[in-house]
Amino acid sequence: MSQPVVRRLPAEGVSGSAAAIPTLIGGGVLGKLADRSADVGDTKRRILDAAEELFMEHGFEATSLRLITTAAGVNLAAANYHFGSKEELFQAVFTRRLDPMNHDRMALLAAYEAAAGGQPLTCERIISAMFIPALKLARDHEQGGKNFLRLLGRAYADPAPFIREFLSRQYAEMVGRFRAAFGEALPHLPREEVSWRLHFVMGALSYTLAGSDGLKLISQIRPEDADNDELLLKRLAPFLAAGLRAPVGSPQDQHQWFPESD
Amino acid sequence: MSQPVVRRLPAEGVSGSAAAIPTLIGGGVLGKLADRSADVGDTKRRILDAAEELFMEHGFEATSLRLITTAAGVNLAAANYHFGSKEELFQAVFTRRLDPMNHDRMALLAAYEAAAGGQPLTCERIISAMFIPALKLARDHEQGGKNFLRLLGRAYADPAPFIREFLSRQYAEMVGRFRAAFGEALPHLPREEVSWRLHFVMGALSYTLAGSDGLKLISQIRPEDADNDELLLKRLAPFLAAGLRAPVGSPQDQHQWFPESD
DNA sequence: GCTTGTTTCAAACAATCGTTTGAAATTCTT
DNA sequence: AAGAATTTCAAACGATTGTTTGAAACAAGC
Repeated sequence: MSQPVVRRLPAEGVSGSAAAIPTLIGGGVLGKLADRSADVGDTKRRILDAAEELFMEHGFEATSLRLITTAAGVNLAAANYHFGSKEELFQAVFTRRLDPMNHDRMALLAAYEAAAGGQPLTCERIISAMFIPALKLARDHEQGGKNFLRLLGRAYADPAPFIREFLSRQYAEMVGRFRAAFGEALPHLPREEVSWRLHFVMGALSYTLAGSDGLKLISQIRPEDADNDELLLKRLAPFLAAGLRAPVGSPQDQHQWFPESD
Repeated sequence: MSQPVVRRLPAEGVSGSAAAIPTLIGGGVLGKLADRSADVGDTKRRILDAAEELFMEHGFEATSLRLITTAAGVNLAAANYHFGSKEELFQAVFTRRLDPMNHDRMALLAAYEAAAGGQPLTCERIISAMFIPALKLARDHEQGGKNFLRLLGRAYADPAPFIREFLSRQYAEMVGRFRAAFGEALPHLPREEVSWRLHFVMGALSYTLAGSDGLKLISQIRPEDADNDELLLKRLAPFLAAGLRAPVGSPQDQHQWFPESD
């Protein structure tokens, strides 16, 4: 009931036809990306690129459409024209990269499982199926892959309901497959414990990717390493693998950790 | 230069002097909570309580001062009168609980170290020094302790610069102490690796405390356990301890995890 | 009593927000 | 080339934002 159907929308969907004949270039002076050709006209991609960077930098609420469209060098109304609303633009920023990444993850996991031929995978292998597609983005210096990883980590903790629901929808299938894989890799662990530890893995991954340089500094992480996502993932993976294989804490061990009641 | 010093401010400064002498609690009749009496008048506390819950629920940018003051049942101008600005109110919400919690953490760590008499502590003990004060807040059902833990976790990932700088300042001392403790507990680990793993620990802790119920659901965590922070910390602690003690990944082991370049 | 200082209140401030509009510009189809 | 469809543009819409103001209400000191 909230959607006034009378809104004008662009004719055709997506991109794809971006290779449509580089016409004139004009004096298109744009900030970062290489303007090899056919850069003018694909307003949608320029909006997505600017939105990705600015949403990462300021968050959803604090990033105005005027800031995005100005940085993209397009008219303000173009955002609403091509994406409908600010929320839909935000989701479009995510689906552009998150859909392929999660697809890669599941494909990689399936390939590992096929190669293992029925045998359960090791934790290291499952984790690498999660991390390698993320690494592909982190290594993607040309595009805004690194920006997107930070944006993704921050979106996890964003309180906006539409963001949480959107991410839950996007992740449901992938998380389900990996939970099953971890369950087979750790048969001695109760299913409940596996669910929790998978949750911890997702948390550490998203937090460390989203973490600000300031927070890394107080841990005395070298500044030249702070934005090296590749180095980060290679250090995080063994840490998480060891945590996944940790012996399950029996109730009588709890007092070793925490005093009972007060 | 941006601060017009002419702004009206309340007569007495809030805390500050109260923390100087912890012994004297004064005639503070407001022991725990409840509006037994003297509920009218303490506008500041009502604003802080409402702000804590609403900032947790909607985030900093999306929470308006009108929403806060309305929920608190006070006048809109009272927020600016007592706290100066929205940012200062946000920081006041944090210092109210974060300062005591981090103080408790360092005191507990010092007590453990004194009891050990020169011997390095175990990872479990250091972690419990981090977690027990957080548990104290999580168990604090009466007050908004649980709300605050979620708010804290989300603030970690907030892009607003003033939030990041503020948290860095608040955490610097505590993180430094714990990094030193972990360094002694794990003498075989390079200092750099210790820094990273401490960063991972902080990340997993903040993320899991801030995580939405929706994200926990896709990990198939039982809904009745989703908001049980106590259960969460007890499951997280062994996971992190095992990760901290993980063997350091030698460079030649890296190919086990990730394919070299491509 | 009056005075002084502190807190509350309703109202307004200027600025910015997401979104819409109708017409001009452009592209595509025929 | 003419017409239809699509995209861009400047301008405005109503709503909401954080903050300020000046006066009223309250408290305490002498």
